[in-house]
Amino acid sequence: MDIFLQTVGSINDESRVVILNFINEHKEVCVCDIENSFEMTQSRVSRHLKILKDGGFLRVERRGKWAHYSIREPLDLFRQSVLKEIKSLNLETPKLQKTC
Amino acid sequence: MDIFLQTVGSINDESRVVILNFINEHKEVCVCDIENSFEMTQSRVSRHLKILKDGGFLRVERRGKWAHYSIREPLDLFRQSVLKEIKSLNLETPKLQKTC
DNA sequence: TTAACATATCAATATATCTTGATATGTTAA
DNA sequence: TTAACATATCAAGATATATTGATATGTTAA
Repeated sequence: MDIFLQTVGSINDESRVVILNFINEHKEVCVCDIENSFEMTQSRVSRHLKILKDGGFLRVERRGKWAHYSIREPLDLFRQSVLKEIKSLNLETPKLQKTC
Repeated sequence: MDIFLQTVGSINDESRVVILNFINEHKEVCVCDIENSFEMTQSRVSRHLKILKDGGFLRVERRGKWAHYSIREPLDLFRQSVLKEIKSLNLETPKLQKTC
C-alpha cells in the first residue's frame, strides 16, 4: 500500500506530470535542462525529480557535475500505463533548452 | 490535465484505496455498508465516495433511502489498470457488514 | 404529518504538501 | 587549493486535503 501511495502521490501534481512527460519524450535530461526549459527554480525541480524517482518512475545517473534523469527500465505495467495516460493528454511541452 | 489529476487525487488516500477495492470485490454497496464494515464515520465515507465518483471510478444509483455505489461501467483502460494494481496489493478487506 | 433513517454538506481544526530562498554537498577546471 | 558550477536539502510560510461533529436534505413507514 505504501509503495502504491508513493507512486500515486508522485504523479498527483501538475508540475511533476509535465516533467515526467518531458523526460519520457526526451529520454534523458539533467536538472538544469528542466530548470531552463520550464523556468522553474532549481530547488523546486530537484525536489520534484526526487519525488518522481522515489515514486519509481525515474532513475538517476550521475556523470561528473550533472545528474541525468531518465525513465526507469524496466518499468512495470502499472507505471507504463501511467506514462501512456499522461502521453495521451497531449500536454504542451516546452522546447528542450540545453543551456547548461 | 485537470481530469487526470482529479483521477489520481481520488486514489491518493489509503481509505479510498481500500474502499475502492472493497467495492470492486462486492460489486455494489451502500454508504452504510462501508460505514459498518470499516467502522468509519458516515460523513467520512460519504465524502470519500464522492471523491471516488468524481474521480471517475464509481457510479451511484439511488434506490429509496439508499445510495448504491458500484464500479462505473464502462471503465477506461487507465482506470482499469488502477483497479488491477490495487487488486494486486492483496489488501486485507473487512467482511461486508449488511446491517443497515 | 411526523418519526426514523440514509446520505450529503458545512465549518472548524488537524495534517500533509508545495514553493521559495538560503545553505550544504560534491565535481571540475584553473 | 580556490572559484565556479550543478545538485540536494533545509526551514518557513502558503496552500491543499482529511477528519470530526453538527446540520441539512430527502425517503419511507406509521
